[in-house]
Amino acid sequence: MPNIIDVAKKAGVGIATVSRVINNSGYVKKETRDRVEQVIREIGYVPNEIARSMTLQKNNIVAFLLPNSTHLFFGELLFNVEKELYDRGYKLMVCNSSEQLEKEIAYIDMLKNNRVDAIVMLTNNDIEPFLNESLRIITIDRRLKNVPYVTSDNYMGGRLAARHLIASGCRHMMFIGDDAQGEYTSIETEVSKRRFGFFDELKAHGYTDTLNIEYPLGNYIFIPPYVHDIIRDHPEIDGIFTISDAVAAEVVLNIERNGKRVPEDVKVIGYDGGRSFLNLGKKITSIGQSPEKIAEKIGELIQNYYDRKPLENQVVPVEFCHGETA
Amino acid sequence: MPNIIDVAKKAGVGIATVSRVINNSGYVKKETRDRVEQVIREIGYVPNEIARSMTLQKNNIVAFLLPNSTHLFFGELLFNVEKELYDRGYKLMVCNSSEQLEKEIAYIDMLKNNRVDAIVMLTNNDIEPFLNESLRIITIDRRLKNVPYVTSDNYMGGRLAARHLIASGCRHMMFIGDDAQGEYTSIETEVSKRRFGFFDELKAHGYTDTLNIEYPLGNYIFIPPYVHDIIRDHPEIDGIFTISDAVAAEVVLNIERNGKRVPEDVKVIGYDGGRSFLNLGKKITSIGQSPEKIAEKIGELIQNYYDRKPLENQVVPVEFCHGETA
DNA sequence: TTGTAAGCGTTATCAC
DNA sequence: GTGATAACGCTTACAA
Repeated sequence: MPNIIDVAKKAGVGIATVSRVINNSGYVKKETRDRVEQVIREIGYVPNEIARSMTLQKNNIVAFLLPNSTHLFFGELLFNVEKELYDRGYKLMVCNSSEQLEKEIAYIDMLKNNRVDAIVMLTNNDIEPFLNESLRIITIDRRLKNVPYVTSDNYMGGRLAARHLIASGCRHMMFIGDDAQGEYTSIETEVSKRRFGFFDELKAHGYTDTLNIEYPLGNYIFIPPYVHDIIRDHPEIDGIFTISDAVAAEVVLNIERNGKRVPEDVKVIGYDGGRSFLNLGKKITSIGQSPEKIAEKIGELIQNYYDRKPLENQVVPVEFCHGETA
Repeated sequence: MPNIIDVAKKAGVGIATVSRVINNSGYVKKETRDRVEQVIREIGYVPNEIARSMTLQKNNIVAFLLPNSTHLFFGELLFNVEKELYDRGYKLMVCNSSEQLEKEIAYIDMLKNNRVDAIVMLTNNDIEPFLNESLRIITIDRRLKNVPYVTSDNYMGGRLAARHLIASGCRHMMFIGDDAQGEYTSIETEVSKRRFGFFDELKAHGYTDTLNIEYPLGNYIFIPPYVHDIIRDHPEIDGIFTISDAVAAEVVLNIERNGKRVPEDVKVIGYDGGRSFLNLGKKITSIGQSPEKIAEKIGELIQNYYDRKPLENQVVPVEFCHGETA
C-alpha cells in the first residue's frame, strides 16, 4: 500500500507538500497541487488514518457501551447515534455488555487501550469506581459524578401518564418498575423520575392509595412473577403505569389471561413509544421518548468534547403516545 | 498519559524490556519483570493500541456495513457479530448505509482510510465496482467475485415452506418477494434461492400454477400496494410464502382486512423466525435462520483472515418455525 | 511556496 | 537477558 513518501517521490516534491495537498492546508502552488493529486490518483494513495491518529493524538472514534443493542429502544438509539456521528465525521464502535459489569469493565479497559476519543455509556451497573477523569464519557439516563448525561424528561413522562389515567377515570393506580433507587440499589438513574413524576401528579390530584411495586434493577424488560400475583390480589386496580413498554406488554398479556380486559377493566401505560414484540394484537399506550432527539443531543455533546467546549446535561422532551391499552 | 518510555525510565530498564513484559514475549528476568509491572501499576500506564497498530500493521478492528441495524434480523445479526468478535479479541465498527449506495461508497472509503482489518458487508446494491482486491470482505447473503459469503440455507428454506403448505392442504400457492434477479436487477443475492427452492419443491409435487410476484429490490420490508390487489384478484390462492416476516405480516394484515381469515382461508409463511412489530396478535409461521450461527460463521471467517488461512463460503441450516399463520 | 526533520508510541532486529 | 535503534506513516514547526 503506497504511502505519503511514495507520492512525494513520484511527484518530485517533499512529503510536507503532499500533506498540505491532502489536508488542504497551507500554501501550495496550483501546479504543484495538480501534479500531486494526479500522482495520488495514479498510484491509488489512501491516507493512513492510523498514522494520522498517532500524530494528532485523536482518532475520531467514539464507542457506544450499552447492555444490548437488540432491545428495541437501545437498538433505535444505536442506529441514530451512529448516524449522528457519521454526519459529524466520527466513527462508532459498538460494545454490548449484556448487562454484565465485568464485561463493561473489560470493555472500558479495551477502549482505554484503543484511545477512543469518547464513550457513550448506557448502564445500570455500579461502574463509577472503574472510571477516571481522563475518560471522556457521556451517559444516557444516568447520573455519575462529573459526567454529562442525556436523558428524556422522565419526570414529565410520569406526570403525563398519571394525567391520562386520571382523565380516563381510573381510581386506583399502580406503578411497576425496576428503576428502584430505594431499598434495592444505590445506583442513581434518571429513569426513576418516571416513578416520581407519576406519584407527584397523582398526589396533586388527591390520589393517595397508589401501589408502588419495585424490584431489583434489571434491564426494564423482565418482571418477577410475583408482580402478577400482586396485581391479581388487588382487583381494585384499574390503572397501571410501567417502567417500559416491554413490562407493559407482559402485564397486559397477564391481565387478559386472568380474564380481565385491557383497556376496559384495567388501563396500562408503558414507556418508550409503544412498540413490542409480544404480539398483543394492539398498540401499547405509552410515553414516547425520541431516540432521534436523544442521539442528536449526544452528537452535540460529543462535538463539544472535540471542540473543547463545556458540556451541559441534556433533557429531551417526551410525548404521550396514544394506543389501545389505556 | 504515560508511555512506554516513562515506564522504562522509572523502572531503570530499556523500552524493549518493558515491551517484552507487557507482551509476555522473549526472556525477562523475574525480578526485572516484577519491577516493571510495579512501575506500570504505579504510574497507571496503559499500552497505546494505536501505536501498536502502526508497528503491527493491523488494528484488530472489523467493520460491519449494513443497511439498517434497527431492522429486526439485522439488529440480531449485529449483536451476535459484535459478541463473536469480542470473544476473539476484535472490535466492531458499525456502519449503517440506510440502503444508499453513495453512503456505502463513502463508508468504504472511510474504512480504507482507517485501515480496518476486514469488512462484513450486507447490501443489495451494486457495490462490486467500488471494491478492490486489497479489501478483506465477507458478505452476508450475497455473491460477489472472489468474496467469501455466509448465508442461510435459503434453498432449503424455500422447500420447507412449500412442504408445509402442501402438507396443510393448500392448492394454490403464491410467492411474494423483492429478491428478484430476473427483470429488475442484475444483483445476485443468495436470498433468491428461497424462491427457487419454493418453486422447485412445488413443481416436484405437481403444483404448476404457482403465482410468482416480484418487484424491484428493496429491503425485504415494504411491499408495493398493487401486490395486495393481485392477492384479491386471485381468490383461489390459499397458500403464500413471502421473502421475509415483515412482508408476511403486512400480507396477513391486508388479507384479514379484506375479510378472509389467516390461517383458515389463507396460510402465510414468512422468513426470519416469526418476529414482527405489527401487532398481528399471532405469531407468524416462518422459516427461521439463526443469527447466532451466522455470526459464528462470520467470526470463523474473520479469524481465518487473521490467520491467513483460506476462506470458504458458509451455508447455515434453517429450520421451520411453527406459528399461527400457516 | 516548499523541504527537512522531529515527534507520536509501539515492536522487532541486532548487538552486547 | 537486556538495551539501542530503525521502522510504521503521518503532521507541523522551522528553515530556506
